[in-house]
Amino acid sequence: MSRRPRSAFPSPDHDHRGCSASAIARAETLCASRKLRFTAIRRAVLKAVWQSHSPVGAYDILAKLNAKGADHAPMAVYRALDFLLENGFIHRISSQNAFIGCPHPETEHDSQLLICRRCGTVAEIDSAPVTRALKAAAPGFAIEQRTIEISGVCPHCRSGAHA
Amino acid sequence: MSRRPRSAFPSPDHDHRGCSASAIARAETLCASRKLRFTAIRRAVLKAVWQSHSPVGAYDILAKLNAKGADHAPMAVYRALDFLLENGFIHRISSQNAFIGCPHPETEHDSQLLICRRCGTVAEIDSAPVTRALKAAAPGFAIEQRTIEISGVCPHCRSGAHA
DNA sequence: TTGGCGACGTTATAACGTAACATTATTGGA
DNA sequence: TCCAATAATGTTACGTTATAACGTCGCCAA
Ligand SMILES: [Zn+2]
Ligand SMILES: [Zn+2]
Ligand SMILES: [Zn+2]
Ligand SMILES: [Zn+2]
Repeated sequence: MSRRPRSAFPSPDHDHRGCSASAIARAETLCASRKLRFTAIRRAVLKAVWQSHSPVGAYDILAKLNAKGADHAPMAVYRALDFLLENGFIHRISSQNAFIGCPHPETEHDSQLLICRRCGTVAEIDSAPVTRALKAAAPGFAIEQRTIEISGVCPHCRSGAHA
Repeated sequence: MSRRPRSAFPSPDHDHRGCSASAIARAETLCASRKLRFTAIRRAVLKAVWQSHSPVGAYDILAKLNAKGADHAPMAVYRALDFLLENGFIHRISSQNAFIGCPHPETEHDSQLLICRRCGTVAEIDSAPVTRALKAAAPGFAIEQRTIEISGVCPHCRSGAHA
């Protein structure tokens, strides 16, 4: 059994290298078990997405890759993003034309994204009550996909450092 | 007292000219009472958005305007859209880079958009339970804006005409 | 009547995303 | 092993969505 985190928001001063490294390690494992090819560019794009807990744009990723000496075209990045999206390793944030790493790609799940407008941090939650309420609010409508992106101010930004 | 509609989805064969005309008339009235300038291009863009209950893209609007002899640049359309968004006459559908008319701009409200992938019709609902569930699911997070876009198949497309 | 301001025009460009086709890599079977 | 099928990537070109910057026009109020 895993402990439930007090908040879905990572602390601003947590050691993020762990997040990134573990996300990539898990993707590696998952791809192996699912017979998916976790190629170099897919790994590099996933790593770029996980550079922080903030949304990252496709061209930011492209710039990051090419800054390291590569010379990729946008297509290469978009293809890798498509792979990562289809297999649940990342989520798209439509309201920002950007992408964020999924913290638990092992299982299919709904997600509601909480986006802090101050620090940019995104927290992913999966609230069954929200899903139920939506279903109840749309009688007769066969729900297939949900885009739920909530902007506001995260607990860390509310309590501390209101510079 | 107004009757509660059985469904938020307009019937496929309703008389839509009424929707469009009444939306524009209400915008006119509201702008007057709020001392907002409902200029010709703003009216034309609102009318283009209300051409149907499906999302309309900015460049579709531009094309529609220019097809009638005008010669507007994209900026003109985006500025009108900004005005209409800020004043609640339309909503943005982020997941489709498009816009939809708001059926009740008189009052501020939350909205959850139900989008039929078959016929393209969008229904706007405002479910208090959904809003409450979201708030409860994000303790400590100060919600400011919600982007809730649900795709699926609407009641009309489910029941009839599965050609 | 004129100054301030909001709206609009105009030009250019940034930012985001995809089509189409060639080439290379991987894999599994003959 | 070698081949054929398939998956992934490279490459070029283009389509779509959105904004920056600055000039002009017109309204209204001091
Ligand atoms: Zn982290
Ligand atoms: Zn924050
Ligand atoms: Zn209608
Ligand atoms: Zn429908």
